[in-house]
Amino acid sequence: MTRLSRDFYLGDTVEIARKLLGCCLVRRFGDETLVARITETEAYVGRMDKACHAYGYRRTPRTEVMFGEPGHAYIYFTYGMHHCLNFVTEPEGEPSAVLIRGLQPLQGADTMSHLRFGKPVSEQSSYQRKNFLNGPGKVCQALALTREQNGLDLTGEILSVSSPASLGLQESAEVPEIRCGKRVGIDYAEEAVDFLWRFWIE
DNA sequence: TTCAGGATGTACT
DNA sequence: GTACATCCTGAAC
Repeated sequence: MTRLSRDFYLGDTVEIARKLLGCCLVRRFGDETLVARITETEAYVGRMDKACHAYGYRRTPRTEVMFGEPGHAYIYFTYGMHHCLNFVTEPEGEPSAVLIRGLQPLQGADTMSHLRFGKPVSEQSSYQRKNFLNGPGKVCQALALTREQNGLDLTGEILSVSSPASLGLQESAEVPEIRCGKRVGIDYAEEAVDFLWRFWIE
C-alpha cells in the first residue's frame, strides 16, 4: 500500500474526511507497529465553521498547528482527561482539520487493548469489545497519543525503525460505502450544528 | 440495553 | 470563572 502524500491533505477538508475512511493509520510504538483502519471521521473548517477551534481564523497556541503545513497531526486535550487526534488539511493559513473518531484494529490489537484496558483482546468483556475504538478519546488512548505528538508530520517515513516520525497513513485499498450525519458534541456551534460533516463506514 | 451524572484540567473570556 | 470536538460507572428497566 502507498503512503498518503502531502498533496492528499491539501484539498477540501470535507472531501478528505470522506476519503480517509478505509485508510490505514500506522503508529510506531516502541518496537511495535500498530495498524488500524479508519472507520469514522469529522471535518472542521476554521474559515466558516463555528464548531472549529480556529473558527474565524482564531489563532492561539492551541490552534497554531492547524494554521501550518497540511499533513501534520493536531492533537488536543479536552474534558480534563482525553485527547483527540486530527489531521491538518488545506494550504498553510487555512486552519482546518479532520477528526478521527473511530478505528478498526488490524495489527497490534493486543497492544492497543492493553493501552485501553490493561488486558489483551481475548480477555475483553463484551462491553469492552463494543467500546474498544469507537470514539476520539479511545483512539488516542489505544495509540498512546498525547499532546507530545501534536504537530507530528504524517508524511515522514514511518515504516523504518530509525525514523523519528511515528505516525502516518496508507491509502485505502477499496472504496467503502460511506454514510454521513451531524457531528457529535458541538451543540454550541449554532448553524454549524446541522452540517453533515461526520462520515463513517460499517 | 439505556441513561444520567461525575471526573478532571486546560484554554480562553 | 466557564466551557469543553469525551468516557466511564452504576442504577433502572
